Amino acid sequence: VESDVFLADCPARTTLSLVADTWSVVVVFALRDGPNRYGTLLTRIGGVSKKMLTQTLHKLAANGLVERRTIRSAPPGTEYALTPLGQSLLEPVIALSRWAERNAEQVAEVRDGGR
Amino acid sequence: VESDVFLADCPARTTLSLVADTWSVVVVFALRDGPNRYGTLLTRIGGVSKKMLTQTLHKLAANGLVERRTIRSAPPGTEYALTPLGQSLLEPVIALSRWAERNAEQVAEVRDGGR
DNA sequence: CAGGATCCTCGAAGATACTG
DNA sequence: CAGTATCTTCGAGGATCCTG
Repeated sequence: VESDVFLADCPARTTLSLVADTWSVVVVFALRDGPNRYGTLLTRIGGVSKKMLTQTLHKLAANGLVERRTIRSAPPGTEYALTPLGQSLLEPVIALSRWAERNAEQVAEVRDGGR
Repeated sequence: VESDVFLADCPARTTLSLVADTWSVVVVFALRDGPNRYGTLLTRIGGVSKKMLTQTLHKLAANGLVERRTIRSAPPGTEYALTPLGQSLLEPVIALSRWAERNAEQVAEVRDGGR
C-alpha cells in the first residue's frame, strides 16, 4: 500500500503540516540544547516577530511537542522546552537543518545561475 | 558561533524555507523510488491541485532539486525525477515523513485531549 | 518580560476554464 | 496529457499599541 503521507485528511499529513514549516523547524532546532526563555528565542532567531514566535510556540505546545514553564526566580519569565515527543522530532529536524546549511550555496548557485 | 539557520536573510534559512513546507516534503518523498509522471503524482498525492503541484515541481526544479524530462514515447508526457542534490535531501525528508507517520496518533491524542 | 488585541495588507491557494 | 490564465477569496503574518 501507499505511504500515508500521500493521503489528504489523514493524521500523518496533518501531523506533517504541523512540523513541516520553517518556523517550527527553526524553533525546535533552537530548543535542541535545552530550555530557552521566550526572550532568548526572540533574539537568537533572526527575523521572527513576537506574534509568529508566540503562535509557533503555542501551536507546538498544543500538540505536545513543547512544554511551557513559568519561572518564578529572578528574573521571572517563561521558558520553553522540548517534551520527549518533541525530542523524538529532533533527529529529523536536525538532519533537515544541517542539509540546508550544507547545500545552501549549491542551491543558490543553481537558482541564480538558471536565470 | 550560532548555527546559520537562526539568521534571517541568510542562504541557509532561504534554503530551509524552500524545502520545509508540506508540499515540498510530500513531493520529494513521492519521488524517492524513481521518476514519476505529472499525472501519476497528481493522483498518488491526495488533495493536491494541479496548480500547487506544478508550482512545487517548478520551484524545486528551479533550485536544482528536481529534473524535468519530456517523454516522446507513447503515451507522451512529462516526468520528474530527483537530481543528485534532490536525492541528498531524501534522507532528512524520509526521516521527517516517517516521524509524522509514527507519531501522528500520539499528536492527535494530545491535541484533542487538551481541549 | 511575555504576551494579547487590533488593524491591515498582500500573497498563497482554490475554482474554473482554456490550450499546445 | 500537462500545463497556463484569470479571478477571487481568505487567512497568514507584519505593524502597532496595550497589559498583568
